[in-house]
Amino acid sequence: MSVTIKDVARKAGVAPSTVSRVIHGNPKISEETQERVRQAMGVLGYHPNAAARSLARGRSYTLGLMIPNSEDDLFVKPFFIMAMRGLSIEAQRRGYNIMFSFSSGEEEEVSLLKRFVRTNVVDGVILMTSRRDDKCMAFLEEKNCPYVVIGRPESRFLHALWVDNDNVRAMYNLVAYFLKAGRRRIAFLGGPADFSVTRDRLRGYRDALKAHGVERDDSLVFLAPGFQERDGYALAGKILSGAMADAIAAADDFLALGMASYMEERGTILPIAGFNNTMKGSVIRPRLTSVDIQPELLGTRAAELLIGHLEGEDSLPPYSIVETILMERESTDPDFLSGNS
Amino acid sequence: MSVTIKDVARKAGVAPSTVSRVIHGNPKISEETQERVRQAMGVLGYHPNAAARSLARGRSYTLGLMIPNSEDDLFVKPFFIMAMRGLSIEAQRRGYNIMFSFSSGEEEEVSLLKRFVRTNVVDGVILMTSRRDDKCMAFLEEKNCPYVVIGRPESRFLHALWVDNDNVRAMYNLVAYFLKAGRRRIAFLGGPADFSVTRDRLRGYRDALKAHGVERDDSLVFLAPGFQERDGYALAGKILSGAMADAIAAADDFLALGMASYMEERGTILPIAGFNNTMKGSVIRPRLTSVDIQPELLGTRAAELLIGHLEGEDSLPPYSIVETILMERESTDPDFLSGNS
DNA sequence: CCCTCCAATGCAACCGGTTGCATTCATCAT
DNA sequence: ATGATGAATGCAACCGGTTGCATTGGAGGG
Repeated sequence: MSVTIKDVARKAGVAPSTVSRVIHGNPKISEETQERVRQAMGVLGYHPNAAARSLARGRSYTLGLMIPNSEDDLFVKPFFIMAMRGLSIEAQRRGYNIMFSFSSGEEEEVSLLKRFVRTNVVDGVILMTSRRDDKCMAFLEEKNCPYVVIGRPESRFLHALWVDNDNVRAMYNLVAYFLKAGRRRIAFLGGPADFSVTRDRLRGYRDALKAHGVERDDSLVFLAPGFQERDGYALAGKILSGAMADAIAAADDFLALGMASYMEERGTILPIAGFNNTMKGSVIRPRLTSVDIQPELLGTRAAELLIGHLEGEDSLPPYSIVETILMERESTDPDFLSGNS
Repeated sequence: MSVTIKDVARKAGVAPSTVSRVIHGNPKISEETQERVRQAMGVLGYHPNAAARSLARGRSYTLGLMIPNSEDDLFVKPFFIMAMRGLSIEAQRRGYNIMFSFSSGEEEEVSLLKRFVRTNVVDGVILMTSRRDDKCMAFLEEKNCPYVVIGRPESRFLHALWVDNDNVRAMYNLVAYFLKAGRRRIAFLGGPADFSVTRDRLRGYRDALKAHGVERDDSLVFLAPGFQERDGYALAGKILSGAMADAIAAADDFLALGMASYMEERGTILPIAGFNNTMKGSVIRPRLTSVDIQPELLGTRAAELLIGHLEGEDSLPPYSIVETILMERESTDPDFLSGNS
């Protein structure tokens, strides 16, 4: 087997407990002894056994990451992997490991989660999406197990930590950007209304109009049944014919891209912008202006929040808002759109 | 704390060792006692503590997954997340957990790997990419720690398990498909020659020509300095002007897409196909014929292989070849290309 | 010189399982 | 009746750390 704390103790001529104290920086150990123990550790190549440590401390220093089933194109979007990257890097920085788990449905997800928590494999849990009536959150609340959600959880989950963008403000800023450019009839193109993302962005849209003294006109608001390109494409005709819009604020790049390809077919030119700063939006012509929601930073903040909580850093707020970044590109550039570029 | 094996033992009126034996299905325990113990476990809601179990068994039942730094567009491609999905699902099926770790460079990757292995956090390791002169593999060999690589490792790594596609055969099949359609001057468009993927696919290309009695003409072979769309675009002019090709077999969808967009600009129409069955290739017009390498299945097989090895299932081969699937689409459909569709 | 006090370190129990070996008891052949 | 046999179960050590409490020894005060 490998080198144990007893081997180090023997080599340094001390008790195992002394070695343990040196490792943890206990100040009661004399400089001289510390040095001897460190020497011994170095020579023997000692590395503490994780399982033994977990058992003795009653903590695993491991977080569990639940990745939802792959509905739709969730995996095509780099959101998940970028968030995982942020999570992983921050967790490593603070000495935590992350265990992940894919599932093929909510039921399986819950049962995997139960295994993680009940067998004490994890100290805390990260949920990648916030669903309505979430069984995972219900279980975690019941078990009183610390967890963090990406997205805003229902208010009945009292102990939920969460990170999210301020979607109201993000859309407010986008609309304000159009208004500043002299647009007044800005259409809103969102996804299904039962997503909180949709509702929040719609509110930001309305707030911005109101704040700038533009009268509300609900004939400019369009909600698609999904977030796919075809959904944007399907609504495009209606938007162009009826609404007399002079700009399009879409709640998702794919919606915007569907709309844009329709416009291109008809030779219509209108400034348009989306959300999520997708790869496709950034390579297509005209390159699509988009609001970057910073998925990696969402992951970083989620790890910060959860670990902070586990380490007993109270006084931490239970949530964290990640700012969005407006990536200005050709699709909202007047010069480009008028061919003067 | 939670329910321990002692609680169960007390409730069932037996010794902890008996409970342990019941859990492991030891046949020496009488039916009657088994039943009583199961009852007790059920009533108390017992779940064995993972750390204690790891410590006692000297195994963590955990695999470590090293994800390389995000050079280029590695993350935009869904390859990683799909492979992770396959890994995770198979590992769960066999009672293993997976710990993952992102790094921002090879040096950091190695140091994270060392932590995993030395502290006995993991029983085995999965490497997502096979690099030349890989420090991770060198360390794992030295430590004699079981590991599996996605891609083919250098032959000096004697204990490497690996999974990969048969890239020779995959390209062979693609070229044979073109030959069957009557094409004779098929251009090969590959990435840099120092990638084994490139070399293997080139060999498959040549093998296919030879097997079908078509004379080799190296003026039809083009190697790009990268795998980006712009690399394909940059080579397109050269390919079209000099080579008199009547079909394009590209070693990557993005290379093919770059080439395709150049052709579209010039009004040239040639059948073309790529590799990796990317999202973009499947939505663009004409939809791109592509070889699907089945990333999820690569993950599944990697987990199978590594776990099989850990469980001492000898007689398992040290590698596994994942078959590829040719996704035929419009870009190689003669009817579509000639406008008869 | 003796007692007190504190700094430095050791002892041993404990975390929650696993497992080799001993023990018990019923069965069976002699 | 008696020892052998074997099935069922318990005992206790062990995995490798952590930590409350006891112990040791030297310095300082009376």
